[in-house]
Amino acid sequence: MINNFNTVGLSTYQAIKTDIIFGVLPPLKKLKLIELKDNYNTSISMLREILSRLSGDGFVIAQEQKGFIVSPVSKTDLIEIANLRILIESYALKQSIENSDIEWEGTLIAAHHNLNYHENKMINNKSYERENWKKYDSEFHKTLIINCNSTNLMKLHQLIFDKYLRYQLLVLTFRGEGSIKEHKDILDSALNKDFIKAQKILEEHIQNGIDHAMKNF
Amino acid sequence: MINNFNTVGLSTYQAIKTDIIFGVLPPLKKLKLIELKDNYNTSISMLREILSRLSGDGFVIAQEQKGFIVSPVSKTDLIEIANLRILIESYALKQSIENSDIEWEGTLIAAHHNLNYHENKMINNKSYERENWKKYDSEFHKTLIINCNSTNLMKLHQLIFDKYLRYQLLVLTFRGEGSIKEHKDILDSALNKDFIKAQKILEEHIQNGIDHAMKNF
DNA sequence: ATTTATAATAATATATGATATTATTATAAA
DNA sequence: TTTATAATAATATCATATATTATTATAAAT
Repeated sequence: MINNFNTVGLSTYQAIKTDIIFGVLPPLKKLKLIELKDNYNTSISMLREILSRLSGDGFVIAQEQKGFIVSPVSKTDLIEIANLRILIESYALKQSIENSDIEWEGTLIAAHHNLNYHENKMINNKSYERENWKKYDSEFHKTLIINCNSTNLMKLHQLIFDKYLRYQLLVLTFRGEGSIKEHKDILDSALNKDFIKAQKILEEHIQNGIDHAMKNF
Repeated sequence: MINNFNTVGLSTYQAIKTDIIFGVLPPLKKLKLIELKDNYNTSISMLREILSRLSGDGFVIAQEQKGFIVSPVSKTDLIEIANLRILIESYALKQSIENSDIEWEGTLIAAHHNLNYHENKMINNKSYERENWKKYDSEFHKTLIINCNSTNLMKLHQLIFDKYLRYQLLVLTFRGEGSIKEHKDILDSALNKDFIKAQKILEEHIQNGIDHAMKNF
């Protein structure tokens, strides 16, 4: 994959954030500046900028005089995050559907088509790379709400979604048929402009995700 | 006021953030590293850390190769922020009231008592420092929801609330009696564990705030 | 041997200087 | 007045330096 980020800062920020989300840098891992400097080929000052920013986002904790660690995980935190995801995504979904137009419908159908393809691959081939699935799942959920037309709402959602994603990847075993059907039902409800139903299924979808994750925690 | 922040980084972060919120550093203001270095008595590397973090929070924008500026304001943005505040604060308020206990009630009554004192001062003395009023308004709204017992929810609320606050301070002329009554009504509904009513008044309270701000924008 | 005190080491927080690159401004030519 | 060019300033990044604080290793004492 080609990297879109022109500045060293941005690309390394993305790299570290992704490594946290994917568990390459596991929860509570001490982030020693010197080690990171070697691993990510950058300077200490650059790293401090990046880690400061990540601590603002909540992926890293800055401990007074003791440096940075990767944020811990806990069941309580997972539940909080999931509930926030429900709150925010469900709200955005309603707005998005209310602003429904042909173009958005097209994009949504396309996003679902891609996701569906990868979900089926996951079912048939357990070792299929989860990175792909993750990417298309994120993309579908993002497309669902993008029509809400609120930059602030999208940013907030992205923040929470990424946190949720880390939990999914930490304990991930693909849920399979259930998840596939839910995605399809959300798509259909959205196309029918039935936001009540879409919201209801989305909520169940996320709730099922937590229950599933909870078992493997 | 004594400063609670031991590290240079934290205290300067707070100082700059406050200056943005209070309009000392106005929207779109170019944040030249060298100027800031002198004004805040710190180093460029420190400042970059701080500005990076603030850009994560959305108070500052990092423009590729052109440095940092204070985030702009707009009516659209204000409306988005206000709607998010309603969504988040109203949700948190419900949880908080549901977890109601004697101790929280006490804290809440105290917070309202302080706020009320300063609101009355504002009414009688137009030149009364808005910093005080702001502080107790923030504190009351925070206390209302703190019993929700979700760290993530509180953090999200803080983020949105601070952004909302900047708008209030930019265009502020105190709303007066209306706001005072709304605060009292929210307090009473909360003490009666009537979260439906509390949510309704809170929503109106914020909506009135926007309408008021909108006129002076 | 297990705790406690002390010294040695490593890491952090912060500041400063240096370089290459890119923006901005001032100046001159058309 | 526009356009081209040169001069200046600012940024992004890295490297170094220092004081302070943590951590670990070592020695002394119970």
